[in-house]
Formats: sequence, C-alpha cells, structure tokens
Amino acid sequence: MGKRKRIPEEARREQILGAAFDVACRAGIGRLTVRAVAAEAGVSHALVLFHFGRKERLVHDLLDWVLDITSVLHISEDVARFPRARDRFHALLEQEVTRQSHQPEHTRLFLEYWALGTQHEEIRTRIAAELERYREAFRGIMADLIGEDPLLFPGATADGLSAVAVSWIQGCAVQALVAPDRFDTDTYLAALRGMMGRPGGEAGHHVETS
Amino acid sequence: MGKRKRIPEEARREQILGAAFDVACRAGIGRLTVRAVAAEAGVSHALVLFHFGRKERLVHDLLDWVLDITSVLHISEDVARFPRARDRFHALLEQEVTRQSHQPEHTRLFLEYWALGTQHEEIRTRIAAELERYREAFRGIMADLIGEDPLLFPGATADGLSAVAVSWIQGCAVQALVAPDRFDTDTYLAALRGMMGRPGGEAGHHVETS
DNA sequence: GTGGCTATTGACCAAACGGTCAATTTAAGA
DNA sequence: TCTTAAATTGACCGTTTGGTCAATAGCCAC
Repeated sequence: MGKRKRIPEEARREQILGAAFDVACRAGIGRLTVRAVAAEAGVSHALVLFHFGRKERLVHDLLDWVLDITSVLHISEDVARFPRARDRFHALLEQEVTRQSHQPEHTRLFLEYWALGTQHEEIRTRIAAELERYREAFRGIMADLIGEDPLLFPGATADGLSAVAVSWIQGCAVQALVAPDRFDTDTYLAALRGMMGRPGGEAGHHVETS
Repeated sequence: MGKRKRIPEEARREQILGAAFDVACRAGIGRLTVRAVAAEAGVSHALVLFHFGRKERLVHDLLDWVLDITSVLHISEDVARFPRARDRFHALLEQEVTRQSHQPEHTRLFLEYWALGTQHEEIRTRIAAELERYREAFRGIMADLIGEDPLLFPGATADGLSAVAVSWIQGCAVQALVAPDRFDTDTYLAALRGMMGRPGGEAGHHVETS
C-alpha cells in the first residue's frame, strides 16, 4: 500500500465525484456517506473531506458534475436539420424521451435533488437554472411552431407550451421509473404524436427518426 | 409529567403518524428520525418503536396514511356532470392542477417516496398501485374522448393518453415545486387547453369551472 | 382496595456518522 | 541530496442514530 498522492488534484476530484455518483446511484443521496464514497474510490474518508471540505459541498458538486456529464437537452444536428418546427419538436421530444429511458438512474438522482432543493438554497438555484435552460431550448421551437400555424394551439403561449413539453418528459421519466412494467414508451410517444399531429391542412405526414 | 397511556392504541398511531407527517414535511423523509417524530408527538421515542416496530415500517405506514388523507384524484360531482368527455377531461385536469398547487408539501413528500421506491419493494408496489389508480381514473374519460371523436388524436390509445395526462399533472407539480416563481399555473393551463381544444367541428366552447 | 395486564418511559447500547488533527509519505525545487 | 510544501492517512472525538430492556405508571376486572 505504498501508492499515494500521484494524482494531481483535478483528477482526484474527478475520481471521487465518479465514486460519489456510483454510490448515489446505488444507494441514493440519502444514504450517501463520506465513508462510502471514500471506500468506492479506494481512498481514506479523510481525503474526501480534504478535497471537498464538508459533505454538503460534495453533494452540491456532485449535482454540478452530473448535470455536466449528462449534457441535458443538447439539440443535435438530427433535430436541427428539420425545416419545419413541428418536425423539430417531434424529433427533440422523441430524443429526450428515448434518452431518459436509457438512463433511469439519472432520473432517480434528479428526483432526490429536486426534493433536496426545497431546503438547500444552493441546490434549488442550480436546479432552477437547469430547468430554465431546459425550458428555454423548447421555447424557441415552440415560438416557431406558433408562428407556422397560429391557429394550431389557440390561446397558448410559447412559455406555456414549453412548460408542457417539459412536463411530458418529466412525467414520462417519473412514470417509467415508478412502474417500468406498466409504462410503454412507444404508446406514450404515439399519444404525444397524435396529440400534436393535427396538421393545419396537410395530412399523412410523420416524423422520421433513427 | 404524570400523564400516560390514556390513548387507545388506534388514536396513538394516528397521533404519531400525524407528527411524522409534520416532520416529513418540515425536514423531509431523509431527515425523519424516530426521535424527531416522538418529540413532535410529545412522547418518548421508545413508544414510537413500540407501536411501529421498526422505523422502516413507520415510513411505510406514513405513505399509506398520506395517500389516504390526500384522497388522490377523486372525481367530483362538478367534473362528472359534464355530458361531453372533453369537458370532463378539462375539468378534471384543472381540478388536479389546482389541487396540487395548493398542496406543495405533498409534492415534495411524493418525490422522496418515488425515489425511495426504487430500492424498497413495499414502497414501490404501493406507489405503483396508486399510480395505476390515478391513470385508471383518466383512462375512462380518455376512452370516451376517443369515442366521441376518433379523429381527434390519430394513433393514440386510451392508455397512452392517460399516461400523458398524468405527465401533465406530475410535470406541473414538479416544475411548480422546483421553480415556483418561474412557473405560472394559468399559462400552463391555457397551453393545455389550446393543445386539447381542437373541436371536431364546433368552435368557441370553453370549460367553466368554480 | 388489589392484582394483573399493557402502554409508557428513561437508561442504555453498539454502530455509524461528519469532522478534526498530528503524523507520515510523496513529488518537486533548490 | 536536502528542503519544503502539499497530499494522504489512521486514529480519535462528540454526536446522533435505530433499537433493546427492565422498570414503572395507569387502567380495568374483581
């Protein structure tokens, strides 16, 4: 056991945060302890506190780390290339629903952070900022959508529609997490398409993805 | 401090569960301790364990208790009296969105229970059952809705639509909890109405509530 | 009253927690 | 090589946790 401090500060933080992520996914943030993280990283628990000061900061930095690596709501080329806003929206929605269904662990983590946010100011503002970023990405597409066909959603604003879009994804994530066997992603997406798919005068179109 | 066991078993459980609810709302389930509950109820912490055995069972029974007193998704007379399924759906949706916005504490609690459900089998099945009950209530209205106008949501099933409806409410609850100042219930409901409000041939109708 | 049953309590316990600290090891600079 | 600053550790501490248990206080039948 002669190996020690080779690792240059930044990499150590990364290593510990990765271990913290594993522990949080396995046991939840509620049961995340400094000692468990240290054991997962293969270091002493004093070292974790040396690099992060308090446990509270470790948890907070873990939130930042997860949000960074998750690269939430990145509008890919596949989405942006659609000329019509409706198709872009469908593609983005399908992308996000599919992505979250492939990362169920993240949903659990975010659930706990959302709950924590009601008490810790720092966490709440961080989450609120991310939520705002998330909604903002939809807002542009929604504004285009209303612009293309003002009669499509009478009385609805881009703000309202983007909030609804976020609800779709959040609600899908939660239901898939709580009762995976009772929740079918395809059926869900089909319902969303049917709900959005009233063309202003055209018919028989559909979004191609893959 | 001479007062003791007057309370007849059932009432004691109720009293303790009420105290547990207050503690859970104030500090979260993560920080709920047997001693904190006992202090809130004004009894010794040994008595709490005498009535509930383990802390785990206290937390589980609290979930049942909360779900009972919340009377989730009760289809009121005001909703049922609408002859058209579309109006019933709008009314029910508005009722649920409004109700949850008046009980933000419950949302936080359920968030934590959802996260806990990923690890505790008992909690997960209990939540899944409640979610199923919730979706079931929407499914009937959704089936009627499709029956009234099969072309309204092409390709969508009652199952898919009810899942979407649940998403609306869950997503609304989460967003209102995470960033209350950035979330406007009226704008959200207006967007939902605009999204659902494509009459098959009629126009200018709206749902009256209150 | 009085005896017995049970709800209730305070004291106690082992474990785990977050956090501190002096002591050691390591890498790098002189 | 010697020095120096930083990284790392094991030992330790005070607190809190869930849980147990013998003792006790209240209530009912008699």
